[in-house]
Order: sequence, then C-alpha cells, then structure tokens
Amino acid sequence: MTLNTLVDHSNCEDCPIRHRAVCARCDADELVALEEIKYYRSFEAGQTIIWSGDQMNFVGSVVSGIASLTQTMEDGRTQMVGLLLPSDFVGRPGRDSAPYDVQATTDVVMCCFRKKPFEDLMGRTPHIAHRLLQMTLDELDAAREWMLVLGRKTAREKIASLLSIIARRDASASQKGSSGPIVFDLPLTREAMADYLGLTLETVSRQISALKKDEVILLQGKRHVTVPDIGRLMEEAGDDSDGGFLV
Amino acid sequence: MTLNTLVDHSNCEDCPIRHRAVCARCDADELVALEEIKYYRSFEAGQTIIWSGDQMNFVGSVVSGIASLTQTMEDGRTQMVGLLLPSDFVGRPGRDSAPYDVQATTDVVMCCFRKKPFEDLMGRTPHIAHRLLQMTLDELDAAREWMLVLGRKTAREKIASLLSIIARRDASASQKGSSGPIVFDLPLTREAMADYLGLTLETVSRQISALKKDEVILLQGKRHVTVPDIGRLMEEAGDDSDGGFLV
DNA sequence: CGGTCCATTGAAAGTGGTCAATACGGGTGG
DNA sequence: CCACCCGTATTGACCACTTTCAATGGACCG
Repeated sequence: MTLNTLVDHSNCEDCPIRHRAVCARCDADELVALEEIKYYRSFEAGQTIIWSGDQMNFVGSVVSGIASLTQTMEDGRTQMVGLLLPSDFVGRPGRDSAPYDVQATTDVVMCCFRKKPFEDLMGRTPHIAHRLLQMTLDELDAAREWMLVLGRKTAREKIASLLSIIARRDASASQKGSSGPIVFDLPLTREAMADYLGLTLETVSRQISALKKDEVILLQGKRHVTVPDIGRLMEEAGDDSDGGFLV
Repeated sequence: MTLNTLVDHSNCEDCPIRHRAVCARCDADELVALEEIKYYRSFEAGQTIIWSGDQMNFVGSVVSGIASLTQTMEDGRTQMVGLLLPSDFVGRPGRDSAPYDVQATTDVVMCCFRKKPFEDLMGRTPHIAHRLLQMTLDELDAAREWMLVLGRKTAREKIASLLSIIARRDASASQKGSSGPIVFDLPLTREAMADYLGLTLETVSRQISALKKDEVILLQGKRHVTVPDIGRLMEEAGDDSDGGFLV
C-alpha cells in the first residue's frame, strides 16, 4: 500500500513545473522558504484527493498526472468543473472547507504546502500572490470558455472541443510543427468525458464513433487518437480554426 | 446625448460599494491615490461597454446597475458567462484586449481607472492586489457553480436556479428576516435569461409560466416577481434548501 | 393608429437521454 | 491455458425534453 507516500524533498530548481506553477516567479531565497514547507504526495488513479466539504489543511500544485474538480447534486448528477494539469494549483488560501471533490484521474503527484504556513508566506511574498492572481484569472477565463461549450454547443461540437483542447495541448508540449497529424492518448474515460461535457457516456461514445466514421479522427483501441487535421477538428468544434494556436 | 458622462469625483468614503469593491481593504492613504486616478462613466441599458477583442484601456468597478459578460460564436449563438453586479470588477490587469463583450443590462455607472496607472498602483499596494485575488477566486467559484447549472440541470431547474440567486441576493440586500415572501423585479429580459441559462427565450417563457402555474412564484406583469417560499424555489432548483442562506 | 419591442403560446421536429443488450480487454484463479 | 469476471465501451430502440418555426398579445411611444 503506497498510496500516500511522502517523498524526499527534491530540488525546486529541477522541478518540471518550476516555470509555470505558483512558484514560477520566486527568486532563490523565496524558493528556499517554499522548500522548507513543501512535501510530496502521490495518489493513484481514481483516488479522491479531497472530498467536498472537508477541511482543507493543505494547498499545492499538480506536479504530474491529471486531476479533476467535480460537483455533485443530491440525486447523483455530477459535473466536472475543472481539469487540473501539471502546474495547476489546488486549494484556496483563506478558505477552510473544500467546495468541490478533487479526484485523481490518472496517477498524480502533488507538491503540497500546509495551508497556514503557505498563507503566511504568501502574505510576505508578493511574487507568489501575484502569480496566484495571474493563474486564477487564467482559470476564470478557462471556466468561462467552458461555459460556452456547456451552454451552447451540440454534443458533436462538445466532443470536438474537448479533443481539440487535448490535441493542441499535446502538440504544443511535444513541440511539433504546427501542421501534420497529432497523436495522443485520451487521459479520460468516456464517463469522465461525459461528466466534463454535460453529456451521458452513451452520447459521448456515439459522437466519438461518428467523428471516427467521418474521418475527423482515427482510433486505435479506445484511447489512442490520431487527428489528421487539427483545423478540421476545430471547425467541428465550432471554433475559428485560425485562432491562436497555442493555448 | 449624455451616454458617456464624466461625473465629478465624489468621495470614496461615501461610495455605496466602498466595503465590497476592489478598494475594500484600502486605508485612507490608498484611497487618496485611487481617487486621483478614478473617473466615473455612465452607460445606458443595452449599450456595449467593451467589445470583445478591443483594446482595454481601463479597468473599474460597477457602482450601480447590472452588466453582463457575453461570448459569441461565429454563427451567432451567444452565452452569457458572467453577471456583473455592483462592486464587481471589470477588466484584467496585465492583459490588453478584452476576451468578452461587456454590456450594460440596465443603466450602469462605473468607477473607472486607466489601466496603466491602476496596474502601477496595484504593484505598490498589496491591499488592492489581495482584494482582487479574493474577488477573482469568488468569481471562479461562481463560474464553476454555473457550470453545474449549464451542464446538468433541466430547463425548469435552470430557471429556478436563476430566480433563487436573484431572490436571495435581494433578500440579503434588503436585510429581511430569513423567512417570508421575497419580492423583486427581474433585471433581465427573457432573452438575457436565456443567454445566461443556455436556453432559448421560448423555453424560458414556458418554464416561468409553469412555475407560476405551480405557484412556486407569483407574477405581476412580466418582471415583478414574488417568491412566497424560497425553500420551495430552491428545491425546484435542485439545491439543498438548507444551504447557507446568504450568498 | 401603426410600429416596435418584449413576451406568450402552439404544433412539429430533432437532439440527446434512458434502458437494455452486447462486445471488448485485462486480470485472476481453477 | 482457458474460463470467468469485471470494468469499460459500443450500439440499438424508444422516448422526453428542448428547440424551431410561427402566430398572437400586450405595453409603450411617436
């Protein structure tokens, strides 16, 4: 049982999210202060990291893997309200209880800080506060972008939107040229996609099959996706295909 | 033509949003600095305050009235992604072009700051930066709350959700006891409600009629609403009726 | 009085949901 | 090694809800 392993403090300078996380703007002194209060935790795919309503005694950054924020109604309907990718921040300084479930969608490693020391440090370190503001504004933009998807797009457009986001993220991560096929593995089950898109898993499955039939995407197995023409996929998503290429 | 009137600088101490806006935590000195760069602008109902893609040369707070943030797809489908009430902040420090249309839903008065001086001041004034972070986190929570409404609720629940939010806000504003009927005027047209809820205006109209027929709400005219039992309305919204009463 | 804007209501059509059967793949244990 | 099982995914048939298209009504105003 190695679910919640505490890992050795490793060097922030070598951290894969050093330049994008909440610590991105910290100088050497500030990193030292952070290193003193940080610790790592690992979670297995499917594990709940934080339960909605629970006391939050830490905040932190996703180092690797994908986590999700989910809301649930009493009758069981659920809606994913955020996807947390590496470098994304979890938790809210100045609030005690968690407003959403946080779940590990894949295996996840987090860089955690106990909340109180982090809040104190933030009060003394404008670099952290400012970066957190910037990241929060970005998340707000992403949430609003997603409101358009949820409120106004058809099932097919919703699927295309999700695939195009994942495809473009992977394309920019692997530094490929801006044309040519994009290949990636879906990090989400059909059910998780449905929860993100406000659909049922059956509809997700049908629309993926339809996009495959129309050769907008190719599938090998159930998770391995090839996008021969990202512009075509973005048209299907109802987006301008000439928009900014890197998200 | 008095659309964009510059109004006399009035005293921040007397401002109706003094304790809730981005300046809420400022002390006297900081208020003086803000007063030096602030100016008022008025907008008529229906007027567009900022066009998506435009250069933003100011940021500011809604002093009175209601404004909306709206996204539009190429084919004309629109989704409202935020409602701006008095004290809400408009604009994003550190970004030049506006990501959404901002429209005056009712007549609106804004307290504006030219962007550059405001950014400079924010860099020197942690009270402002910290308050803005707090407000942004609140907006992010509200946006995510709304994602559940858009993604998972039925038309009837969506209408009930919107009415319950407006009703509770009005009840808390008028400091009424926590029981008894709530009366208010809808600040939105049926079309604006539809854009907010991801519905058509016909569906909005039908569901309002249905809630009226079932006596969840009473209507006088088209805009004047009485909610005899807020708990009942919240049940219809699919929310826990025992949740925190003040939003 | 006619025009415009906002809202309501009806009938028909279509999209996505529900329920149910089946398939696929990876693991375990006989 | 094969049988079995479980979680995940696909597909079909039917149905419900929301949209679409269209007609009508009321309030306000020139």
